[in-house]
Amino acid sequence: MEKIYHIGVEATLDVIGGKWKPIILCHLGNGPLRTGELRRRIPTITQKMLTQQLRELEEDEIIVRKVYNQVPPKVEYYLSDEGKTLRDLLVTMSVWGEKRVKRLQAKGQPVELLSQGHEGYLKF
Amino acid sequence: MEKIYHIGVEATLDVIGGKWKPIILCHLGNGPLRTGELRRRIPTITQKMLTQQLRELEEDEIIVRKVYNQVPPKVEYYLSDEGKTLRDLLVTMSVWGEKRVKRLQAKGQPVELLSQGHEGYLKF
DNA sequence: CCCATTAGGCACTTTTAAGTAACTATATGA
DNA sequence: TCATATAGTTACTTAAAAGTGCCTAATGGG
Repeated sequence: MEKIYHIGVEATLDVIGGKWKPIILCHLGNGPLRTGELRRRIPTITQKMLTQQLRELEEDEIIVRKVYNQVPPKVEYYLSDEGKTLRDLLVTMSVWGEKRVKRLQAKGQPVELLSQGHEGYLKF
Repeated sequence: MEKIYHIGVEATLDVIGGKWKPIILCHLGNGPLRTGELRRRIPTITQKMLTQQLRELEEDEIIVRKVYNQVPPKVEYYLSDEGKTLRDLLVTMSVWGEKRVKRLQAKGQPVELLSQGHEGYLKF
């Protein structure tokens, strides 16, 4: 079936939307990672969701899945060329979100951004 | 309950995510609109979803709801100061999405972007 | 008296996204 | 022979998002 978007944002959200994709993409922003390493860095994601989201990102040609022919298996994921162009966008989006969180916190609202304070948690 | 985000993007997506919010925000990008006018410009949205999304955007302080004390009722919606800062971000996101759509179309994949070709449809 | 107009509420159903738990394959080394 | 490590699948359940249909309030005009 043909995909139909009203505006460009929808095409973007179609690719990076959902609970886990931004997180996965951020982790892949610093170079290739093996499946297990990704899982360790995103402790609350389940096996199924990780694989599912990785498959969708691969299908959308945002990441590349490289299989080493070994036992036990070794699989690496890394950003494709198009995926790399997403990095700047994700950074821009993050900056806006961080400002918003600070604004809300300044107003005393109960919001927390784990990537702040918790050193070495995530780049963006 | 406290809201917890891993990274800034999540806070952003929390505000602009979903099927209708980007579209609504784009329409409001050119000045205040009445409820009915919004509905006319987004023909496929339902009463309920329109009201619901507008309420959430208002709750998030992205838009302002101005009620005129008249009968029949008149209500206008427009971007708040924080909402206006979203415009640039949405434009950036749209640019990325448009490039992606063109790339997919060039590869012969069945994707359509209504804001292209259909003149006067939406700014971004 | 009754209808049109405008913005929206409410109960319910359907659809989509996410989560849970148990399972597979296979070379290696003890 | 058997546990280990690694990446992944499958059937099922639960939760969240979106859609449907019908209802309300209030006033001016015919």
